[in-house]
Amino acid sequence: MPKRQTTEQAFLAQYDRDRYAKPAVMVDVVIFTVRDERLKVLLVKRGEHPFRGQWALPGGAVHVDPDSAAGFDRTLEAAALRELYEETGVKSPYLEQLKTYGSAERDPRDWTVSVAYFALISSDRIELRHGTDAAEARWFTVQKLGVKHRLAFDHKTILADAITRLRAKVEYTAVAVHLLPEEFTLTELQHMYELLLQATLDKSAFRRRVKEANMLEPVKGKRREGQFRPAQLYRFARRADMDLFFPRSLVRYAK
Amino acid sequence: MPKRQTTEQAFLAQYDRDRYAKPAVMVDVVIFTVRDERLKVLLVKRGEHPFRGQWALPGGAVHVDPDSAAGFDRTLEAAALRELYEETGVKSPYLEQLKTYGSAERDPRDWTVSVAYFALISSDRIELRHGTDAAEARWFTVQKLGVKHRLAFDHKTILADAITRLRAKVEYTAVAVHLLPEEFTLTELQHMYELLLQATLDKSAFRRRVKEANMLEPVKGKRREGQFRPAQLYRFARRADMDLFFPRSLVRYAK
DNA sequence: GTAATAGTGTCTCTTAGACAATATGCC
DNA sequence: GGCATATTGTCTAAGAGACACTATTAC
Repeated sequence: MPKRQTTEQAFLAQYDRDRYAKPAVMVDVVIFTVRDERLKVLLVKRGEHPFRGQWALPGGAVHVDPDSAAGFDRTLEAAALRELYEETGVKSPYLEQLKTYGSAERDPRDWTVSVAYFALISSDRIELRHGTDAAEARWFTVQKLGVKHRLAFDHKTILADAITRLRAKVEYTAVAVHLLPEEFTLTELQHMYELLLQATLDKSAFRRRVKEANMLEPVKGKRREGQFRPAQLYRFARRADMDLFFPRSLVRYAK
Repeated sequence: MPKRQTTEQAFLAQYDRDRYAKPAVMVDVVIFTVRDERLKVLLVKRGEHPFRGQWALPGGAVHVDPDSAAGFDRTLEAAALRELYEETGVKSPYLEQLKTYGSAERDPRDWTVSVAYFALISSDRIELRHGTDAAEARWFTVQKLGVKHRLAFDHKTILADAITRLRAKVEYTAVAVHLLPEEFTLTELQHMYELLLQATLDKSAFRRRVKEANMLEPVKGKRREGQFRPAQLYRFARRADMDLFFPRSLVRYAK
């Protein structure tokens, strides 16, 4: 004997998912790393129309069909992580939602929404998966707000926004640690900041601020050995609000 | 005589927009104002399942069908502006994309993506459109990170994120001006900051910073008259990079 | 010891907060 | 002139940059 349905159950049972036209939903990931003293971004060559043969950000449609053989994404972030893993083999990157781009014109096929993420990974963790998707993937050097290539869709805009966001965050947060290996010296961290900010930083002031920000912990007994005096290794201290770096605010909160 | 098609044109001509299942795409807007010395957010009562009768953020599906009688949204931002105008009658709010929420579970009807925006409007510009959508709309006082009501969907999370973002921006940017009328005195601006930050600010220091930030321009010859000494009226100076307020960075750029 | 880098100490200048002093308009 | 608010000025303390000094290791 069937249970009596509530009005809500009845409503849901007869709901038509395709009553209205829907936009297509993609996830694109701006993947940054630093290699050879340069900020790099990963791009893939498109194998299909539109923009066939042009370079584009790695990404694709969100998989919302639970019965699909291509896999199922429970959340947008899961879709981004899947794309990122497919391209780089990295499973736990620094991943942050950047912005969502949606309009009738950005893709000639359809009204399209693209949820863009940006990721930071240490170059020592990457294994580029050549052949996945049968598409070529390459690291491009970031210059100012982009790369020296035409990009598909509005990916030039997305990339510029990602670079702007990265530079802004570097100025007042500790995100840069995610571009370094697990363990690093303070000098290496400073070099990373100098590279990203295109500026020279004072050693003493830099160390003072990093230590006061309280986001690093020394790895006991571990040092980077070299030709000269060895340096203490540090790692990023994962705590709740560790992202804010140079806390300078309009308000001074009572202790 | 038909022109010969390129491969790309042929590809697009036979492209099937509904080859794959798509998520539903909604736009939700967190609309803030300040009235009676309190930060308020606009919520609407849902007239339909699911969550019928519960309060929710104003929003709805993006209109992607150019032939629909309900209107057509060219971009996501246009959809957000449409929702906001329908509810408040305000045409040029401060509007900023907040974040996009998407998962298989957040709406029982479908795999759903919601692009959330947050808006700031001065309470003197609002005309609440009672009756639009036949739904009740009300302003709720913000307390800590939410309101004293259950909200539909994951709107509690979205609202909390919006409040967090607003508070963070207030600390180092000039966004608070968008909650005031076009013209305002420095004391009024200071009160707005104090209200939002829940802190007392020093008059002299506040004025110095605001002036150094160079984002206000005096409205010549206009003053707020009252029982005592009149105050100079200011307006927000719209320039390119006027949003950054207290520029304190890791780097000191060369002049 | 020397070379070269790691790590620390100190001086000064800037800036923000505290608070006082002055200015203005209405009664 | 008195009141209440607007607006400006000055003192001081904290923090950041500049720069020099000490520490440590390999050779």
